[in-house]
Amino acid sequence: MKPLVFTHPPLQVAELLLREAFSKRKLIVMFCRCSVVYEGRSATILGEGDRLVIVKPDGAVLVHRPRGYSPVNWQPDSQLLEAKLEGDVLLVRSLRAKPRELLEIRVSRVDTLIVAEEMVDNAEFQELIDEAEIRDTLARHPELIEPGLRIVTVEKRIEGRGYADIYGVDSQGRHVVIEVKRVTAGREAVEQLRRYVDAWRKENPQAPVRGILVAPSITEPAAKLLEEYGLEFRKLDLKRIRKILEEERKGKKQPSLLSFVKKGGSAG
Amino acid sequence: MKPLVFTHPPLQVAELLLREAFSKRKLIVMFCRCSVVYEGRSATILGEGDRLVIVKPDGAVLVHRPRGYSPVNWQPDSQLLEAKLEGDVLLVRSLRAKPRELLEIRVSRVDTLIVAEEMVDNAEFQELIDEAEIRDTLARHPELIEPGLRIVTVEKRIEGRGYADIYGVDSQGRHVVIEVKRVTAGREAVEQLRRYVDAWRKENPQAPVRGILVAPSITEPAAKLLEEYGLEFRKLDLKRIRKILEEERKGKKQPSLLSFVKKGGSAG
DNA sequence: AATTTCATATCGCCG
DNA sequence: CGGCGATGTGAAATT
Repeated sequence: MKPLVFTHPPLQVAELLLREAFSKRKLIVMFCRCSVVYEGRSATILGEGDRLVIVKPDGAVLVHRPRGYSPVNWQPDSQLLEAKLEGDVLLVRSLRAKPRELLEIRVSRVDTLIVAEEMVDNAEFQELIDEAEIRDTLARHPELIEPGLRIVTVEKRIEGRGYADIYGVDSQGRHVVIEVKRVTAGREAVEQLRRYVDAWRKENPQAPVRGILVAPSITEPAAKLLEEYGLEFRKLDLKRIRKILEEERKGKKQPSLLSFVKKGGSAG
Repeated sequence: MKPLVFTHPPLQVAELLLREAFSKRKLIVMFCRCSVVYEGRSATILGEGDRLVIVKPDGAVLVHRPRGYSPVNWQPDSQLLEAKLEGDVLLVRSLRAKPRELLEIRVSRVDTLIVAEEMVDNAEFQELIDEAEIRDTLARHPELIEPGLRIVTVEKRIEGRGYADIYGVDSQGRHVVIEVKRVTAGREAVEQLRRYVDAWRKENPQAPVRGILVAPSITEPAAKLLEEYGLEFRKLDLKRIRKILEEERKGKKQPSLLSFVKKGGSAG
């Protein structure tokens, strides 16, 4: 990768560089003074200031202020990218089709313009533990939820209501709908579970059904709501899940995290 | 703003530059080849590739791949920033205290390192329309929801159940609970409204109450659910809201969007 | 500090 | 493409 760096280019030069870079789909980083207008799902205006502007090969645009994680303005991707000199301002316009969103950056001064030539990045990104993995591990080890639980379906689609994480039958033959949360469960998780249990009841009016919310913890208001709805909470032991996953992975002889990183592993 | 640019600095030089920049709280942009490990709320690994790394004065860290809006790894802010040469790898470590999260970037090659000196950005960011604004506009113009509707409360707190956006009385004296959504309403919005209506019924068992969901559109399954619950949908005309807001603002002689931008307006 | 809610959420999956 | 749910969601407001 050899980024080309231009220091204090006149706006006319920047205009040409941006146009070239847009058409060749290069990644651009620009330190500049600018104001921004956004019009689309919302509408915002931002007065002049020093900003870090990033344009990616796929048309993603980010305008960053000096602080914070979030860009102040952005475009997740865009179909049209323009650079046009208008008097003493370089207008950078990004248009997204669906939803229709327009981002206009008015650049009054470019401090540094960097055009990255060929970024090579084919590495695999691995999420070592996410909700799907927790859910599948619980399904493989239902005794972690309660003894005698038999799993019937994982990620069960409930007509017109969404998806229940796990669906099974308990030791007494009662049906069980299970909602799994990776983090502290709030009121919304309770509502979600209730929705699934309600839907199940509607389709099976006679049969008894239990609803279990499985999470590392639950907020106090959510616990109250859960009780009100006659649903149950089971604490999720994340460490236990991680341990099981680790052992299962070891069994598969997959490289450990450390060896992977030290070798600078990549794939794709 | 005068960003300092270093091209292909040896890792030893980059180490010193980063340390200096971290301690002086400068904004840093680095094109480099690196791998990343994150450990905290989750755990992730990312193999080697060309990346764009940003470190902001407040300790925010962003690792961007060549595509997409979202950074592949990040730190919203961090309390500790380190750069340490370890053999042929420059280890950049970012630690966040609460929640405890560690981000480690292993840099094997620095292509370009930019240290921004003094970014001046005091401009005001204006959100011209958000949900609160829509809700308040509807409350000022209840006829947009239905004729004869009288507003009693805006943003009414419903004990242990969150907030109903608007609460009022219709032309026939029936109580009305209104939930406003800025975007397409899904099942969740329906459940939210139902929760508010249920809570209201519980406190007023006799009195009849209606529930109205106001949104630009509604998903088909959500519409079914709404009907099932005996609730109502009213289409929200966002353009109309914007127009009203614009006129009201004009009345207050606030500068228009265009004039604001042309003048390069700023504040703060 | 804990909890809730909003966001131009973004993103990926599945029908 | 629409609907749905997870996200290391982030960030603000409120209790």
